[in-house]
Amino acid sequence: MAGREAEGGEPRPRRLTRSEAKARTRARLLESAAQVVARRGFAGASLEEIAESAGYSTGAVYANFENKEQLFMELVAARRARGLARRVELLRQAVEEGGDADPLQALAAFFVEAAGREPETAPLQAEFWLYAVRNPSAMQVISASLAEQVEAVEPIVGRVLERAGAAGAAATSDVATVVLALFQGLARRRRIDPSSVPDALMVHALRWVVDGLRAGLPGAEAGDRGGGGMPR
Amino acid sequence: MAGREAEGGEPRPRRLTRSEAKARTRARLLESAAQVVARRGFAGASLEEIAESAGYSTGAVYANFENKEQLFMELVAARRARGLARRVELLRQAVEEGGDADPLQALAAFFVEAAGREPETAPLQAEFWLYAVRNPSAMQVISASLAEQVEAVEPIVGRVLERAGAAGAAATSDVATVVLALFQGLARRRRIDPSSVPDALMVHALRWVVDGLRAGLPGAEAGDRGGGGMPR
DNA sequence: TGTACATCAGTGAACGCGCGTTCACTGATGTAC
DNA sequence: TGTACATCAGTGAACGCGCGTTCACTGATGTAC
Repeated sequence: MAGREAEGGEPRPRRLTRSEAKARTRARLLESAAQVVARRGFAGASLEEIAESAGYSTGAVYANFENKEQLFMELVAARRARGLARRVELLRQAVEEGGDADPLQALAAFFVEAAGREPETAPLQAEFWLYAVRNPSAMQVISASLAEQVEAVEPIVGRVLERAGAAGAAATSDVATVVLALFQGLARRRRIDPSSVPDALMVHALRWVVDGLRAGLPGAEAGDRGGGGMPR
Repeated sequence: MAGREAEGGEPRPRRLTRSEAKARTRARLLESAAQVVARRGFAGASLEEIAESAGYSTGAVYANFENKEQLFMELVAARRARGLARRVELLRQAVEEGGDADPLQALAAFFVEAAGREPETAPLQAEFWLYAVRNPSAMQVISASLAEQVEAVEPIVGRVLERAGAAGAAATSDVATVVLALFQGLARRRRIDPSSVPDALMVHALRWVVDGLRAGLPGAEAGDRGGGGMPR
């Protein structure tokens, strides 16, 4: 596996310092661990498979982590905010740049596409959840990770509510929590039986929530459903 | 573990036939497997622990199942409709017998209470989901199980929609799918961080959906939110 | 710049434990007469 | 009802494999002079 980065686009793959090389190894092991754990689960993932698929021998794991359990804890922590900012920015663009298009549809489409693009994320999340349920000491990390997700999505949800004329109907953090729970619940079902959760249903579910929020506003009236969306 | 049923209320624990005894053993092993798998996961659950906590030796597993994997498949199948009818009847009563009380609140309260009463159900469901994602051959069984859940809840959801004046706004099966996904998503979050999903939020989420459905009805007007619910 | 030594990331073989699976055996249940 | 034999659910020890962990070793990187 030598010369791995010779193929890269980098013009001059400057020799790495020891600590840089070690950090790179750590990162590779963690990335590999994410793949293997998604495929086999925490208990089913062997350190040999993780190390080998990252291009190392098992011993490398112990040069970088105390043991299997700590590797997993690091994995959770590493995945915690990994790319969250970038993905949220993509989401913001999808929702915002649609112009007159229905932001709810953009939101739903984004989640569906993200789930398709990173099929290992959902199993990983499920593994993390189970790990937290079984290891209360890990609960705090997982909990923080979920809270971060909600926080990150919150402003976008707030913006969508504004555009739909439902701003102020409820705390955006509550709405974000509900929308995420809804999408994750539907995505799980969809993964097992895609036909039971068509794209349209995900959009409908969102629209029901948003419409319901608007209906709860003090001066709520029928009509004017905002956002220039398509007919139901 | 002899004389296990001597303590029971049964006046005369008539001697069992061989096949009855075997069926009882199977059932006990499956029940024990459910507990152990919920606690340790599929890969982490050892046949010895399963057998022992059911009061048998490991060999008993092989007298009743082909191997570990088939035990798990049977477990999924056994849990499939286990008590579903009974629980749905309880749910129907909770929603229906509240009289003038808010049916949405009854619905939410029921789910919360059920989750508290059977804390191993959620981890089991997560294990089943992961198992299906990793073993496409098992997907059909899990898929059927989920579909049954939706079907079972559907009439109750339909009734709730009627009482809330939102009947006919969408297919009840779609609404049931969404409501279940919503509850499961929120329940998962709650399990990790209870404070992030207070009881009230579960009720609110439901109300938003129902209000939104009503708002989508042809002659939708503001006001008259039906069901005599409490103020928001 | 060059040399000698120290450090240490990663190797890969070895160890031992736990677990799934097998199997000869037991004793209770079932059957034939 | 009673007796002799067959069946078979469950036992529990044994086997062997896979996996987590350890450790002596290697060779590249870093440091002192």
